[in-house]
Amino acid sequence: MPRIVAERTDTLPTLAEIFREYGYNGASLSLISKATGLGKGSLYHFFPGGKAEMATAVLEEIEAWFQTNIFTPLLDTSDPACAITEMLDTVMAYFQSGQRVCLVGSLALNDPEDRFVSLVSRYFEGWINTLTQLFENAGYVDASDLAEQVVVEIQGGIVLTRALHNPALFQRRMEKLKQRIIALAERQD
Amino acid sequence: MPRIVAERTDTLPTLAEIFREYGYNGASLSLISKATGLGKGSLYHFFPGGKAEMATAVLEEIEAWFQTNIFTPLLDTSDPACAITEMLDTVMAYFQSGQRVCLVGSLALNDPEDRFVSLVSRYFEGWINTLTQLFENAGYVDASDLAEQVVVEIQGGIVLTRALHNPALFQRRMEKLKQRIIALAERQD
DNA sequence: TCCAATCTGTACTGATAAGTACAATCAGAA
DNA sequence: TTCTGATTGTACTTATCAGTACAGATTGGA
Repeated sequence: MPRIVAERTDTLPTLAEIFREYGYNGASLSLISKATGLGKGSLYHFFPGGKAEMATAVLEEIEAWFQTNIFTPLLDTSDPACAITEMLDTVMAYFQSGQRVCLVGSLALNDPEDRFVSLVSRYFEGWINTLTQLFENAGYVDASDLAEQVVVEIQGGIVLTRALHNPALFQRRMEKLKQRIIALAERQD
Repeated sequence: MPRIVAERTDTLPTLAEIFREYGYNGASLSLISKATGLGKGSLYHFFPGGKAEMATAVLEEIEAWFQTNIFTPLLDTSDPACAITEMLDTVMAYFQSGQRVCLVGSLALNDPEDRFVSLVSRYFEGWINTLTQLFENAGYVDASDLAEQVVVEIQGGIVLTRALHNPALFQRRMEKLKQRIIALAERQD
């Protein structure tokens, strides 16, 4: 029997896409098996805990990705306008202008049996805290408030873009958000 | 066999709560049967189309409720600050400060087989269009943009509040939103 | 070459899913 | 009262679910 994947890590992107597309409950093992090309034997070999463990692994990978590609760069730059612009560009690409569901947000709305509470809250806390630090460094008043606002608009933008099938909406929201933050910066000077 | 409900309308609030709590896929018929106190016989008698018809009926009732309690009052008042304040109060009560999931938003993120696209988009279009009209009447610039922004913040607020189990977040967002809109109004004069 | 650990497919279990069939029961009209 | 149509519970079918068991295949090292 030929080997298909070397490590379970290789399956995580596919798993993530399935969970995003069908939701946690809608993602059945047969669907997962079809999408990954792995039989049940392999799936349970890599994830003895079944679907819950798959979702946990996916969430952890997502958090790591955000840590590397979103959070860390935010604090690298000294110019907040530049940092925010860069972040929103990455965010737009990652969520495909809101057409791609945020799995963490989706699990926030519907977490079966509260399995993923801690991972979900850690993700959003991390994001908000990093943004807060950025805004504090830049001398903004109400830094944490603004940080909260940014994440709210991203999540809300995804919901509305999905609802209206209108990626332009997401792009428009992100653009306006950027302008508002930059305008606030100028007022600080 | 005793009669339990007079009309299928009576079951809609319970059905709505189930779908909100467990999501469309997570709401099994046995769960629905338990929550409503109706056996399968009754459920299929009222909703021959099964779960999909239940969800459709719920969505239609939600839309009607918003039409009456949110959209119509928005255009009744001439003062936009007053109208927005009233709306946000109703919204906060309805979504229980973000602790209660927006079923339409939840279906926007995960619509199994795109069953509810038209209902979902109609709901959000109605909301945005009404707000746009309000802002236009009040002489705001970028009325439709502001309308979009309001709905985005409500949906995003729900996601984050659910994620962080922090209803204060939702209340804070709504309060800031209100202030921002009122500030914009004053700038128009 | 051969062996042990890793990987994989198939076949199975028991539970639960949606949906159907139907007889029993009810309420209200005649 | 009696009848009719609306309502309800139970039992059933069929499909799919998650999860287990296990034998066969593969790989890389000894």
